[in-house]
Amino acid sequence: MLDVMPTTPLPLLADDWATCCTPSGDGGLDLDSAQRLAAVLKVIADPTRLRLLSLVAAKSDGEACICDLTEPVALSQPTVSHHMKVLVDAGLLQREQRGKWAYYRLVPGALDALARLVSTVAGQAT
Amino acid sequence: MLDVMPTTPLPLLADDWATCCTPSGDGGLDLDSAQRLAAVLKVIADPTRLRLLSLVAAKSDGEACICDLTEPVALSQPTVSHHMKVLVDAGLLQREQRGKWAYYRLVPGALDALARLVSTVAGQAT
DNA sequence: ACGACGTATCGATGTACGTCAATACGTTGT
DNA sequence: ACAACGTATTGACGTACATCGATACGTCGT
Repeated sequence: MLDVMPTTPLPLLADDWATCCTPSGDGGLDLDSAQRLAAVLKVIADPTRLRLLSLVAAKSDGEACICDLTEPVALSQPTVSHHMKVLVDAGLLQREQRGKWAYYRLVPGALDALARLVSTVAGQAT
Repeated sequence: MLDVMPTTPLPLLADDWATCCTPSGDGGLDLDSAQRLAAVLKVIADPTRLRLLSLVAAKSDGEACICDLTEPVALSQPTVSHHMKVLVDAGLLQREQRGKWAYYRLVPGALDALARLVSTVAGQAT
């Protein structure tokens, strides 16, 4: 995509996201903001990961382990594990190891914060 | 990504988006909804397209032609034209030809609708 | 009609990434 | 200690796509 990949590991909801979507001189998003927002959006721009997110959210206690997810999405365990790691790295899921199971749950407010950023892209600039 | 690409040309804000994000039996998004939402998200999951959107929005009269955009994003004219077509096909931009210029403006409410869908992914299911 | 100019399309190229099989890691039992 | 089991990592493969140069298309002057 670009010659330089952002070294920032895209931690959504981190402090520096507050100053994320500031327009540059011409009124558009500056390159850094655009790259970071695009990186997080790319994480959820995948059918499998969207389904994994909603599956975790739909669980009665709000958490799920890998074994709960492989069958609904009909993918191999390594693939599901990979996707979950991507979601965790993006700050959308949190992982908790209990015994030999790894439980995943939504990071509260993360998806809403992302949605808010999306609608801000077209927001009024100075 | 998947063996079958959705044949739907992803027209955001079309009527059938109303029934988009209905959970399937297990509570997660059904495959079709996930694919369609992911396809639209993939459109904005790109730094260049995010900047193009915000550049159009930041214009004083809310519209811009290709020639206004190539210099701010520092990309070739064919590339910018390609991105604008993708955004139009996704239902995020509308194109109007006036003379030899093509003017692009935001489709009102499109980005907000998309943002709403994002926050709905983790919404409570039955 | 013709040249100039803005825009769109085409073909090619390099990179990103979703997926799997195979395997390694860590924890819980016996 | 060892076997079983859930999970994570690695390596490989195929596809999707962002970008460019070259070129075609439309519109406005003269």
